[in-house]
Amino acid sequence: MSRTASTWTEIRAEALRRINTREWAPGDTIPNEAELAEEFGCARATVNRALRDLADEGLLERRRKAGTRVPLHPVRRATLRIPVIRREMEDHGKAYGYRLIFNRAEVPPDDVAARMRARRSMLHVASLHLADGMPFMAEDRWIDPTVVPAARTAPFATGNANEWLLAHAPYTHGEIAFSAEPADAAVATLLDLAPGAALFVICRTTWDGARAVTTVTQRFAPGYRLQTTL
Amino acid sequence: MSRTASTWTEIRAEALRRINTREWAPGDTIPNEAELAEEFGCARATVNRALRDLADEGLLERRRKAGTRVPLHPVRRATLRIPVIRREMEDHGKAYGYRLIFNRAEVPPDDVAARMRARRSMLHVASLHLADGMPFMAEDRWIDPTVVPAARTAPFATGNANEWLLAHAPYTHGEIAFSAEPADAAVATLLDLAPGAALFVICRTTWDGARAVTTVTQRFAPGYRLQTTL
DNA sequence: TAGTGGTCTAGACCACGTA
DNA sequence: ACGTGGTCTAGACCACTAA
Repeated sequence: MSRTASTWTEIRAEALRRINTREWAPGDTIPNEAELAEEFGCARATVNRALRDLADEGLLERRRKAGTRVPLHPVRRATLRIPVIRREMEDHGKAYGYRLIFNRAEVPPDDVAARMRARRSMLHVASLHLADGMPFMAEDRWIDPTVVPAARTAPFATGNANEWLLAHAPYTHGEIAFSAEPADAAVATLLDLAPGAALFVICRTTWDGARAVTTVTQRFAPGYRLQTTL
Repeated sequence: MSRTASTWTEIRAEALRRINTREWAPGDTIPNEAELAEEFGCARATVNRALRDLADEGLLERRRKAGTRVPLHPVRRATLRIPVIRREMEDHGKAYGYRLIFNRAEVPPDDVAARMRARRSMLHVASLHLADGMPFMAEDRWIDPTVVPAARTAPFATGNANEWLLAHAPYTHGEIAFSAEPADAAVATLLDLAPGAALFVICRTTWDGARAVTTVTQRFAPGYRLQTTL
């Protein structure tokens, strides 16, 4: 009859301990909220908060009527902070630099048109991002000017397109993908690498409702790592 | 005096709309919970739930006494589902295959010892994962047998080490990093690629309290993408 | 249809951090 | 010192879904 735990973080910690020690083993259905609330001497809402948090991380599976179970094959989830290049660099004490390569209107190739689900003429902006003066990342971006009219006259020559868009073109949702790819001749020249060098690639498309705002491919020079905790 | 919104998801949607339309502009402090609760005709806890959710995604910044603000430079967060290779493959309708390359005890090199913060002899397990019979990912794993004694006699010859560990060695937390790297001669042979091919690399270390359970480097053949939504 | 989690309420007290 | 978000409560009703 311990009158101990009562905050939701304490209850979460205790539940995590039971999962890790297999007191609640994979496949088990754990006691329901009402029972746990009584055990811990707290309100059901407090138990709910704790268990919901674990479920958000994939450590529990909850279904009405069926109850709460410890999954047999937990699919751990990690939260990734999508880097804002300049800030990431400045946090590492490096000087950020930016250079526009070109900024023109043209009809996108098939793959880009498919990603944005639109085939009209777009703004095509290529740029190079530098760390302490060294080429660091090459960015290839397409912007739909019918969604962001102001982009036609945006000062991409002096400021990075990502930051301009963040400030002028909010989005509702997006997709992001990570992959690896060899440097082609053009990118290798930009990043001052041998052709074929292994690049880390982030490809992102953002939407304002049903319309694509922008799609961007960022190719990072070797050495770049994206990290997080589990 | 709209008596409309009342669920926390509706309130979150409305708040998101105000952020996107800049009715609440970057840098602004938004009304406090009590005021919003009155506006929406709901309890303060309901507003709290909605705003907390947006803050978890990085779309709002909340501080006691200071209130809730729309960040000037939102750092969007994305949740990434860490793939379980076999399941990911089977979801794509491909046959999963596994082959053990070697399984031996040895003292880890410096970089591994540093990652695990331990220098004793470890189990070193290398394996190859196949999709429809084609080499797909090469895995290089180190396991601390003092943390997971049963690993010494685990059947890594027939079953993939990741799944065995998930079932037998729970962890409390971990680190994961994504990068790109060229294939060295050994990995190129394993994956049936030309040396230097651009590989997507996932490097993960998991801990049980203060002790490292395992560290693993997974190198994926070209074509692999890790995706999520924003 | 009945049991379980999901949510909401109205009120309370607390912790933090700004002023 | 005091305003704001963070959390907890006790109770209620609802939504989903397994049996």
